Amino acid sequence: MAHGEKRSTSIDVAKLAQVSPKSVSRVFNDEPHISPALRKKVLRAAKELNYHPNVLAQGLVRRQSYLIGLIYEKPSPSYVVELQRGALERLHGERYRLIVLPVQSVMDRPLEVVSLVRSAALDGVILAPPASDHPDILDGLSDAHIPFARIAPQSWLDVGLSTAMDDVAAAREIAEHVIALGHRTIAIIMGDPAHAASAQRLIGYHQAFDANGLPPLPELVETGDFSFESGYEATKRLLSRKLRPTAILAQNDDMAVGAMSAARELGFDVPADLTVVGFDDSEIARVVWPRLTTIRQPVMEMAKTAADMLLRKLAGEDPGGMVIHAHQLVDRLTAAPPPTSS
Amino acid sequence: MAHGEKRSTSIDVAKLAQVSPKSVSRVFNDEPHISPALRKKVLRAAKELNYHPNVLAQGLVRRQSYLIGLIYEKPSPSYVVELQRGALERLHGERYRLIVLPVQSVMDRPLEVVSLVRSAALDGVILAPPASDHPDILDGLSDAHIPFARIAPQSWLDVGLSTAMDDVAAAREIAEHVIALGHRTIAIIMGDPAHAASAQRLIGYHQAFDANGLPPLPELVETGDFSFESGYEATKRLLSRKLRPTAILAQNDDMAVGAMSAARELGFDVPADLTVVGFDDSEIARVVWPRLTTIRQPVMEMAKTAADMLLRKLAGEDPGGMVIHAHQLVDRLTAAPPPTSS
DNA sequence: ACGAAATTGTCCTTCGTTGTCAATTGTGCG
DNA sequence: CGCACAATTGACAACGAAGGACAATTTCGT
Repeated sequence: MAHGEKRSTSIDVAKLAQVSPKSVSRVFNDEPHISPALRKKVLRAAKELNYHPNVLAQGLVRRQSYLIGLIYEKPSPSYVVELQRGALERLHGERYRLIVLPVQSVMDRPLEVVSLVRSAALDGVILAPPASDHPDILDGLSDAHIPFARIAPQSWLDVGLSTAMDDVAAAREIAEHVIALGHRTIAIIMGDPAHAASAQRLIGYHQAFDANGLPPLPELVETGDFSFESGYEATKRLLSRKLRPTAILAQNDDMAVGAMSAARELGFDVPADLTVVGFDDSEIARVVWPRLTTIRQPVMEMAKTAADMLLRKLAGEDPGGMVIHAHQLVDRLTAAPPPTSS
Repeated sequence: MAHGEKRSTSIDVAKLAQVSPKSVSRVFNDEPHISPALRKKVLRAAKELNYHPNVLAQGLVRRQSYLIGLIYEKPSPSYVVELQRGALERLHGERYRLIVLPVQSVMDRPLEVVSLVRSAALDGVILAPPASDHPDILDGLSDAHIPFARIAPQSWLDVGLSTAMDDVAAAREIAEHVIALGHRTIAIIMGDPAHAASAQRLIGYHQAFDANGLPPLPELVETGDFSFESGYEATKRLLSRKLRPTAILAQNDDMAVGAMSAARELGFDVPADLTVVGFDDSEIARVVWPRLTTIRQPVMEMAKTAADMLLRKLAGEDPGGMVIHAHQLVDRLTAAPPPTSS
């Protein structure tokens, strides 16, 4: 293994092994009808030269890049991590590699996203919200014949592959849980309006309110953007209202944790004085103290399934259209009965 | 914009624009001596056909893939996020794309990493710890003439490009801070021993102990692996010792937060009963309550600089060998004087 | 209008690998 | 022993774009 070796090609290997280049190709692609002798010769030569097939050349002739893109727009860090974990887990051991493509603003320039994907020659794309719900992007990718798997889409459910969960039901469940504890004055911190899931979850909350004869309280609905800071700010505002909530439903965990920080800073104990629940069950929910009561959204599984469907599709199989993953209420330590006030 | 358009080539564009293929190439590569008229014709035809140069073909002839790899091994989620953010920030607007390559175990099979990089045809690699300190990997990449930038390396500092911080000084500083508050019985939670930084930080802590006439307390040193859980477990053990520490120095934030959870669960208030400080100042440090006192390790900046050096190197410039980034003590809410005991 | 410079076109290679099809070798069996 | 047929290998042209070397054609300054 000399220092400074040059990159070697299949032709070099062929020459050294005294066989045709085509044979090298055949060996490396595990084609049938290869004599063990040939295989051994080629492999030995390849090892000697430290040969690796050139993916670019392979890609050119096969019209494949073996690259999968993951598109997301400034989501909460914990969410991206889960997404990547899921996708990578499925991709592990495969030839495909994951390219991360955070995009500035999906809503403003959707076609840029399509252009990005095309110019990167991706074989397939995993779309996280809100890109997974943008019609122009879906159309653009369809037109370009680029397979895509959508994470948690809310509309156009028949387009492309998708993995989803029932946001409405999940939101209803956690709201029911809070109501069952005795809360009546319940505030809501919405996520980024650009994400269709935000509206869905609100619907779920309201269903629970309805079912229990609680009127919606528009003045206790604040809008955030799924970030810690937005949850923090929203909570500061909420807790200074004359009508003070005894519970806060945050549409994701980061905002819920922001709510906890704000509450603490204002001298409220969680959960004794204020119940806070989140949504997602991302890493952060298990890590804060007290541990956050939330809805487990199987982001990792969804990403994994998305990658799986994409791979199957790329392999020519029919992965079906949509897989629904189950959510689950995770009751930890931040939900308690309201303080027995005045 | 018809549905189901086929992929178009430079030849198609040339035909439509009534120019030579060579002109198309010239326009797309911004070569000099091109009349605005030609440029416009070509661009219009390209747009009409929705043409994107085939990166694979370009890469093949130019011997470049425009792909940069980011290699890391199961680090704390917050760390990866910062890494990616930094690298992506620098890469934004460039032709280069980021491929994420989490690897199982760098220590066990370093050559696999090299092989991985070679077979993916990466133009350059960013190595996070502990891969950034593994001689076999450095050698392998050097042999293959693949440029690499190392994040926070501790040894072989003259090899390749690197961005670093002074771990020893930083650790010393935060230990000094804790000691200055009056603590004398100070526990340490080490990070993953596979990371060279762990040993460095320990040295820093001990320097501070020395300088203040405190003996090292080997029985109060626990070893974790940079994960929340390991910090949690280590703290459970530490707080049940007969010699109970009044402060815990954790070698990263995740473990520090784990320590806070454990302490809380055992009925200790942070910081009233127990001081906990971390290292890194990752997202989580700002998000927990009380906000964590820690050392700001400029991970994002380091990653950004690493990407920058790599790009400069790939552009043929000489980016120098190493850039040191400044750290900073971030005193928030988890460090306080020890309880006035007995 | 004349030489120089700017612009565009032609043509042929190269990049490294695979697909196609033809050529060769080997095998079972009547 | 020889044939039909399968297994094995080789030859050669793609794949899509870029680069070099020139030739052909403007365009411009004076």
